[in-house]
Amino acid sequence: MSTPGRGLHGRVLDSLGPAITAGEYPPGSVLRTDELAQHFEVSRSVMREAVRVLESMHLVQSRRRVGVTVQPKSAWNVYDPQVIRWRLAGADRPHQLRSLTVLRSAIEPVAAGLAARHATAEQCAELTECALGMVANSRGHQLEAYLVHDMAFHRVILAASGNEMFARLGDVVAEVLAGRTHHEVMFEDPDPAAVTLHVQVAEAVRAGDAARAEELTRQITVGALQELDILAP
Amino acid sequence: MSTPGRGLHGRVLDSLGPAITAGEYPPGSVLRTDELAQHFEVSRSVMREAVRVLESMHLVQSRRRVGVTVQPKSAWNVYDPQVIRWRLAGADRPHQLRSLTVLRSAIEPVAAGLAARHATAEQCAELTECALGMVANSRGHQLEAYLVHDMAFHRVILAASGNEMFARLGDVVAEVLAGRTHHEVMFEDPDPAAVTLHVQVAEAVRAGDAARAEELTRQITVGALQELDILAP
DNA sequence: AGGAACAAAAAGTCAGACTTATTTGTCACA
DNA sequence: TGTGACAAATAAGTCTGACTTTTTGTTCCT
Repeated sequence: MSTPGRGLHGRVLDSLGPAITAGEYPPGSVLRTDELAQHFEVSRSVMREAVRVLESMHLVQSRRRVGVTVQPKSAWNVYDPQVIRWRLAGADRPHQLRSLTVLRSAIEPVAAGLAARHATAEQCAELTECALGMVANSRGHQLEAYLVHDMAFHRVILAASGNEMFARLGDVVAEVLAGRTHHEVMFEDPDPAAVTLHVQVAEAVRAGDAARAEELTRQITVGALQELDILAP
Repeated sequence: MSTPGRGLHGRVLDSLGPAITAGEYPPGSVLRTDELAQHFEVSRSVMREAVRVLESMHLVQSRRRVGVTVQPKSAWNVYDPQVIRWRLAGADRPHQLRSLTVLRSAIEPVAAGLAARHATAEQCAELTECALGMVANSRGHQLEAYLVHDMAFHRVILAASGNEMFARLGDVVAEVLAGRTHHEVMFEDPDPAAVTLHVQVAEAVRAGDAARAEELTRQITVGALQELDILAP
């Protein structure tokens, strides 16, 4: 999915990025470009490029006479897909997964409502196809095939919303879903009720029933929240 | 708010970033590092660092033997605050403003509901203070003072939600609100109904009434959507 | 026409010298 | 004793030039 090792500076990032997001260098830590360059066995030019990228993500700040300072988490660009991937791969994974699931619960219902208004015939067909694929693979431990259709379903919904910012969350949602299947407790077949909801959403979008599509999607995301024990007391 | 000219590469970015997001270089255009360096009168090293940053935002892609290719809008990191600022400053402003307002309409109600559960006493006090400040400046063309309290209000809500991804949207929402006052049609005093809603939200959050806080905030965001003529037919 | 060898182009990498801003420490003076 | 100015140290920032590597396009041979 990503682009591993697109140059030397990319490899440095693949190593340094996860280390910072994992809290290996606590906020306020000061690094020096020269030392980093030696440590990673690259030239200063390459190291500087890597630092610039980290700086654009607000993971670090580079100041003259001081060095490269690790920024507190509150400054990070937490929407940067790269940062999200680094956090999902590290110790911060559970926390990141919860944040993203709450984000989903806010975005997806609204996106589904918009999709009901704006989806093209082609997108509706794609959606129905995905839902059918989920049904077909919902029993008999075919989790991987189910996941593929589940990811595609949510990606189509977000794209069909017509809002570029929603559409851009397709990758993120896909990674959350994949994470749930691969890393979290997901040994059994998916909840039949959830599968039904997806089919109904596809139908509501096709029918142009925005309110219904939104409400049904809200039920799906509530289910996702409950899986992580995030709910109103 | 931002950091203008934090080095030579920063100035190059301030010039090249807006140009790309404004569509001045159409997707697929190929730039060459050396030519860019000459054009901006900087060394190749500086130019390379700037390109690396643009690449991390997925505005361009750098490939050997080909050059620096401008990416299609669908690839951009549209959540990067820097990219948002560049787009808001350029020709894409109206479109960007609509996208962000839709995003707000999805996020803020959920954030308010969470704030009702998680807000600290201090945050409740801050919220009430902001609401009162809005009331106090809601009449007599005190738009600037009103704006300050409005921005603070929404920032506190997002922060009090306890979700880091919501909290990170504080800056974005503030820029949308500021844009509405400064650039859009906003000559009259704010809508009294909207002011009342803010006061009621502050009260609902203090009372811990999540459902009410969510519903009231939804009404606020619906108002924002209507201002831009984004509504269900 | 198909494929292999070759040449050109542009990014990528490195090393070294030099510049500049910022901090810190020192010393004299009030 | 405190304070202000000045000097030194430091680490990032910048520039240049030489070299490497990958990719692409062309040409030539079968």
